[in-house]
Amino acid sequence: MTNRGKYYITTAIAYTSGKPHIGNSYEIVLADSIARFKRQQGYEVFFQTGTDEHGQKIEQKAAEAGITPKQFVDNVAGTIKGLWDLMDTSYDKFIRTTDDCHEKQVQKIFKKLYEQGDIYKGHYEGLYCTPCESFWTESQLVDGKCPDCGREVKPAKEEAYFLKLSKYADRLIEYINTHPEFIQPVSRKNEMMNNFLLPGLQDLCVSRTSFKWGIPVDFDDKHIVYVWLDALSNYITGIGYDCDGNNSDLFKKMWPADLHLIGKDIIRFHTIYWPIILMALDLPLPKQVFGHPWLLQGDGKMSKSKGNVLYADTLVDFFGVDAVRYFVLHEMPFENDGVISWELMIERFNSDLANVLGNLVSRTISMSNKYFGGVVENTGVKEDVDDDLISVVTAAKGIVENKMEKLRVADAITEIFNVFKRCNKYIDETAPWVLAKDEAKKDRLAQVLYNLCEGISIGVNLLSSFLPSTSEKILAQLNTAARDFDTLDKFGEYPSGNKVVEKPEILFARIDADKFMEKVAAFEAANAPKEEKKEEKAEEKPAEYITIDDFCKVQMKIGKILACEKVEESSKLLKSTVKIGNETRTILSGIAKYFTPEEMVGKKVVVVTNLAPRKMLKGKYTSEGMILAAEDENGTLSLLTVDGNTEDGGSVS
RNA sequence: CGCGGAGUAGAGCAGUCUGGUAGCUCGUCGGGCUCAUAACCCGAAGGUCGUUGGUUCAAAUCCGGCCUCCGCAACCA
Repeated sequence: MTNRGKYYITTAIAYTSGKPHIGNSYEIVLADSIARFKRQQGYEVFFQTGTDEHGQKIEQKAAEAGITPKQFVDNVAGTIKGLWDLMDTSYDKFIRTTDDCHEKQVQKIFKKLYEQGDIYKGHYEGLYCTPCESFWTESQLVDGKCPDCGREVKPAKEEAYFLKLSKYADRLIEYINTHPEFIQPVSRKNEMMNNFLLPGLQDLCVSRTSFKWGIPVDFDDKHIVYVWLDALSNYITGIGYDCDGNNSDLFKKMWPADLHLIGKDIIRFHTIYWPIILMALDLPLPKQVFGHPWLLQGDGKMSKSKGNVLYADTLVDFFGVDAVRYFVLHEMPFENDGVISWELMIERFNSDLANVLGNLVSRTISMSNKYFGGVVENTGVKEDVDDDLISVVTAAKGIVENKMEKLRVADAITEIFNVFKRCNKYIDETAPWVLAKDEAKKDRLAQVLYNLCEGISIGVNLLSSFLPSTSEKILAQLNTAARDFDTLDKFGEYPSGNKVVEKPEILFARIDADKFMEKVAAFEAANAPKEEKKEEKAEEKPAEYITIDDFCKVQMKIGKILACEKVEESSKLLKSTVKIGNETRTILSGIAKYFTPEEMVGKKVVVVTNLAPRKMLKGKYTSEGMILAAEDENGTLSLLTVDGNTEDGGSVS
């Protein structure tokens, strides 16, 4: 195998605030396919992934769960690593930002940049809420007050450290202009240039004092290192960067990274802040940053409470690992967002995996057994029809390499499947069952089957980066081993006289869509409430009983809805005029998605009447109460109403 | 005018940077075949490329206005 040098690829590190859904999981599968493919081509690959574990959000979530932040992130990091392993990803290193050596290096980096003047101490200005210890911007305020507690905020300054971006901006612009391959896809490059670089960069705030869960600044322990300097550094600390100059051999070999694979939402950090940090550290810049689009859930109604958020492990239970990998990679869009849904998965599963690939293997192996007792022989009886098959099969390697070079993973897979489709066509062209009826054509029949086994072998070898275990299984059925990549454009390497397995194993059993969706529905019904209960339990403080007095504080009355209309400025709010005895009130409710204004009018509902009036939508409306409604696990909402003839104004207790 | 993305066949997408006969997969319909997982192969129908102006010999593609949809944000008392 040709040695082509090193290849260092990374994914973004996953934030440990919760379990990643399928949209998050596909980045690692994508990276894995690229890593495996590069290895197969003969690169010495280092593939790093991991978790980003600091920050205020994690501190809060841990507090809610009543555990330490470290315990919290240990749990989630375990879940994430488990998912990555489940997806059969071949990462070489799983870094956590709470790893000792990472934390130490980040502290050193911070100090070094401070000492050389790239980080300076300044002030962060904003509106401060003292009880909440939080800064807010003008636009975050609700009604001019703290959005958390509703109290007054005052303008305040807080000490903070800043990274000088302007100093390196020109160099970065120059670099981006002279390295057109640096930001991929190209459309993102223009976005960065026009929106951030050319208008001029503001210095980046790189420390916080408002929370504690982070890496302390070692020479000023009031401060902790804020997320980007911490998280981005993983790409160098993970392979043994040492700020004092004692870099590991791995670092010397692997840096600069060949590819940072990230979501399109964090391109700015990877193409502006990260390169500038590297320049300040006097390190070379990564060769390429690819901001992939997102995989969205097809049915826009996805929500946690409905239990229809798709997770990788759920999908694996239903389809198997390789099918999920196939789907995610095949739908992997290059520029625009892609869609995932049960229906689309079933479609791909049946038409590509079961029909085209699985069935091809199955029919080829059965025929070999039926006509030759499983022995496949290269008899050399060629015919013209073979030429096109051979040329399609042998050209595939080059085409796939070309697509992969451009990170067109979905297209590469399509090319591989074209090989299998060509094989299916070849069976029709040669009609082995006709040849089998003529004893004189036995050698030709053998050759046809040989050509098929060879075509499948080559296709499956190319497929191994994307569907590793399927590839392995098919090779086992053909009783042959994975082949040197460099030979995949040569036809005829499959060993003549080889004996394939007697009975082909069904690799992908066709799915009956209707029955399958029934199972899915059952699964969702069974899971939605369970998960919800768990969450609620976790959030409930132990033994939080209220007294009857507490209960009596809540005043509820029956109200009759006289009029109701949509609130123009909001997609969720309905504005109702409610008659409660001899007063009428205006109440806004976030139920526009569930009820039309017409449905509301005339209903007798339960209203909380002593809730403090609340200004909404920047003070334009005031809501004077709350209409009670019940929601079940399907997300269906119904209003609480009365059973008898109680007149409006009647009180509820 | 809060930010961003998108409108191409029934569905999911490519093509847009760099203008030149509108393409792929699935589905549908018709035919062929029987080795195979009711699978495979061939053929057909189906699109004024959201709308409207402009540039051009020529626009899905470049430029302007408008409409619609989707994320995020706001907001759900």
